[in-house]
Amino acid sequence: MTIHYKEKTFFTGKDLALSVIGGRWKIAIIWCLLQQSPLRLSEIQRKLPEVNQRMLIRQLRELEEDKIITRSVYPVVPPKVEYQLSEIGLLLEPVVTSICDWGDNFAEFLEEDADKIAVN
Amino acid sequence: MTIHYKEKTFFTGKDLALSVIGGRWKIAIIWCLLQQSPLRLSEIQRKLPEVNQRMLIRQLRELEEDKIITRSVYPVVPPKVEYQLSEIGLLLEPVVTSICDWGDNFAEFLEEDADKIAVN
DNA sequence: TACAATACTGACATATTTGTCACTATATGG
DNA sequence: CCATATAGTGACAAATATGTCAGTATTGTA
Repeated sequence: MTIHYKEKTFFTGKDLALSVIGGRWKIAIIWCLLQQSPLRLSEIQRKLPEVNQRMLIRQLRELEEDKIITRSVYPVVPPKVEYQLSEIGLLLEPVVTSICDWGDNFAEFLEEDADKIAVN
Repeated sequence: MTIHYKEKTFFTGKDLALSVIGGRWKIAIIWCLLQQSPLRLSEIQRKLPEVNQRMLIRQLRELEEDKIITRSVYPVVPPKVEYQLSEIGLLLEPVVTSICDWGDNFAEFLEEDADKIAVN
């Protein structure tokens, strides 16, 4: 398999996937949109207060370019823009879920580790 | 949930997970070790020729610090060091698998997209 | 006229990650 | 004595990612 995408060459689906979902906040954004959809920019901001707006918009733009999400603009005032996962974006659910699950597991593991040290 | 780890605070397992497996080559390394284990440094290098040695070692060190992999040194000459996934590391299998699967899917999607344009 | 709400963009600074180059150690075989 | 193989390390450069600040547009309402 060889895919040329955005001036780069990928030899595996894995590498291609990572190039697309690897951004600092992308999994978080996708996670939000899996829970509720569509969402307006201001709503995503409220759900992810750690991300500054500029960064959030950049990540959204990249996801849109990569066709992971769609962006719908409503010509009203004040402006209204809605984001939602595309068909291929929705298929990221197992990725997000498995990451969340493993992370919870790892958190437990760290706590047990800390307990062991505390007991000694 | 609040976890303090490596001078940082995490509020979700997802964020914790991403901080640990987010490195440029970490998923690739874990993928290698899921396929075959244990592996020596030189073997991983052969499987991942795009990664330079310095970088590979750094990512291995971090994975070791995070207890995702174990490192066994054999006091022989020339030196022999073996890496393998820990128990918690092995649990990353669903993460790696789902990323690979989605990536393959996305690659197909991109090809179909390209075809559509070619047909028009 | 000024302000509010929403969804941005541009220029730039800073931080973090990644890559490169040169270097070390060791015992064996030639 | 020299080269070889393996598994590194240190110092630094470069690239990339992320964050900050200020500014734009729209139009209904006070």
